[in-house]
Amino acid sequence: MIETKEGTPVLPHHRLAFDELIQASQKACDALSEADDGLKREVLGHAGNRWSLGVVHALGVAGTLRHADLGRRLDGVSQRMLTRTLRHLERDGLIARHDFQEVPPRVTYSLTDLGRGLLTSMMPLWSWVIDNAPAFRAARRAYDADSR
Amino acid sequence: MIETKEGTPVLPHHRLAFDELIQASQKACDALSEADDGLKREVLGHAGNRWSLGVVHALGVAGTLRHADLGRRLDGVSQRMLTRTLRHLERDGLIARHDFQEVPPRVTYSLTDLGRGLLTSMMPLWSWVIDNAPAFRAARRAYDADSR
DNA sequence: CAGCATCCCGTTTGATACTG
DNA sequence: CAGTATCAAACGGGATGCTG
Repeated sequence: MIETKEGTPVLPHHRLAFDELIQASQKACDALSEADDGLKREVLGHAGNRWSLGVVHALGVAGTLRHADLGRRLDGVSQRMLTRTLRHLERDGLIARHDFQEVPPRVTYSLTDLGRGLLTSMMPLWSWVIDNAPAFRAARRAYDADSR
Repeated sequence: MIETKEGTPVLPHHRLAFDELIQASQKACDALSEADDGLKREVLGHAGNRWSLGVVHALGVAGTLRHADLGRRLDGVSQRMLTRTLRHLERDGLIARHDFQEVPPRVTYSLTDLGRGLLTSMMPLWSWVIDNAPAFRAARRAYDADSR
C-alpha cells in the first residue's frame, strides 16, 4: 500500500498564488465544458500522441518538409503512422499540406498559424517537464519500491 | 485531396519572434532527448488521457477529495477507470494518496507540489485552446467538406 | 515518392459483478 | 466505501506488400 510519505510535501491548505491560478483554471474549464468538452482532450490529445509533437516541432524548426524528410527526422516512425499523424494534424488545422501534383509525387508540409500557436503555447509546459524530470524519476522509484 | 487554401495563412518564412521561441524549443527538445525521450510523452501523455486532467483539476480546485467525491465530479467515469487514473497519477508523483486505514474505508487524494506545478504549467496551453476553439472547429469543417 | 491495404498485437476504455 | 475481477469492444501502433 502507498502511504503519504514524509518526503512528499502535501500542504493541507493552498498557497495564495496557486489559488489565483486555480481560479483562472476553473474559469477556463467551465468555458470549455460549455463549448465542447471533447474538443479539449482531442486537441490536447496530440500531446499524448507518440509522433504528433515530434512532427510539429520538426516543422517548427525546419519550416517546410516533405514526407520522407519527416520520416528521417522522427526516429523509428513507420510510413503508416507518419501518414496517420499528418492527417490528424491536418484535420485539426495545425499543419498545411501542399500537393504539387507532380510526377514523381512531391508533397510538403508546414505549420499553420494555429500550429505555431500550439507550439508556442506548449513551451512553458515543455520546460517545466524538463526541469522536473529528476523529480518524476524519483517519484517513480519511490512508488515502485513501495509497491514491492 | 486537400490543397493549401487561400484562407489558411501559410507563411513561407518565419516571423522573428516565433523563431526565437523555436530556438528555445529546440534546446528543450534536445535536453529531453538526452535525458529520456520516453519520459516526455509519458508525462505529457496525461494530457491525452481521458480523466487525468479532470482529476488534477478537481483536486486543484477542491484541495482534497475522496474516491467517491472524484467519481461524482467527473461525469461518466467508472470506478475502474478512476482507480486506474489515480494510480497512474500517483505513480508519476502528481497526486498523493492517503489511506486512513479505517472501517469503513477512507482514502483521500490531493495534489503534490509536482501536481500543482503541472496544473500551473498547463494554464497557458489551456487558455490557448479555449481562445482557438472556434478556429479548430472551422478547420474541422473545412477538412471534412474537402475530403468529401 | 507518397501513401494506401491488410493483418496483427497490445493497450485503453467501459459495463457488470463481486469483496474486505 | 474503495476498490478488484472479468469480459468485451475500440483504438493505437507496427510490419509487410502494393500502387499511381
